[in-house]
Amino acid sequence: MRQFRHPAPSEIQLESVLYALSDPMRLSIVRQLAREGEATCAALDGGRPKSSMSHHFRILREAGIIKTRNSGTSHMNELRRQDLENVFPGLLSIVLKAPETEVAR
Amino acid sequence: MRQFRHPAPSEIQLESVLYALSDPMRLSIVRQLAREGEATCAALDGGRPKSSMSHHFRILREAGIIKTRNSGTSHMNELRRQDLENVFPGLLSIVLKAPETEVAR
DNA sequence: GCTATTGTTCGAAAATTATCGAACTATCAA
DNA sequence: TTGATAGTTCGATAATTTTCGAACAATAGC
Repeated sequence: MRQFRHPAPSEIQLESVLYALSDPMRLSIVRQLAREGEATCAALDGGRPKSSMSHHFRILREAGIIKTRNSGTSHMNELRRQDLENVFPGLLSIVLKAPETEVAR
Repeated sequence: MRQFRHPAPSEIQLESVLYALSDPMRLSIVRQLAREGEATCAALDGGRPKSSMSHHFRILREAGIIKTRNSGTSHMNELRRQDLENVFPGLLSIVLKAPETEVAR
């Protein structure tokens, strides 16, 4: 498909990161990526239409939390662990450590 | 006035905390409370009408981030540092450490 | 070329949140 | 009791987000 906008580390804003992580579905995506390293959008299916999922990926991407690259016809996503660690040290691991709450379906 | 609802530590949800902190005005309140220990609502004036500020205090209070108590005719607010530390260790200090961005007025 | 697969984008509708003025409540002080 | 102060609540409007279907774009394989 085409290239995505990924903010540079210096452009990553705390507010945007916190906001992106404050949604259960997006948090669920982040946790899954943390467990599995990387995954396509389809593999991260949240039981919702593709357009809805795409919206959430975009929020995460534009906040600087995930990196998306093309891989054939699909998109491979991974956490920007190092970038986040550099900008907000410890934040991601705290969020991942917090007990997971049910995600509504 | 009257008593406020403050969630017990076990009721504090990550999503709500992150959401509450994702707003510039609320983040500014939290930072100020961190610096000054405690403050009345008036002292935390964000240059907006009282009803708007009251709304933000409520979001912070119901997320479990601040504790509000009556003090004469005013309300004294303080961070629930220890409770937050117990529930999401490290989170608050990371947020406070992050460089402050302008709050629009 | 055609077809299937994977996601994005668009547009509209629904839901949530923010904003503010006005009315209200509670406390203190004179 | 009157007045002043501090902040909440209500109600309405505005702004932002979310949600989803439908149309679209890009790649892969036949």
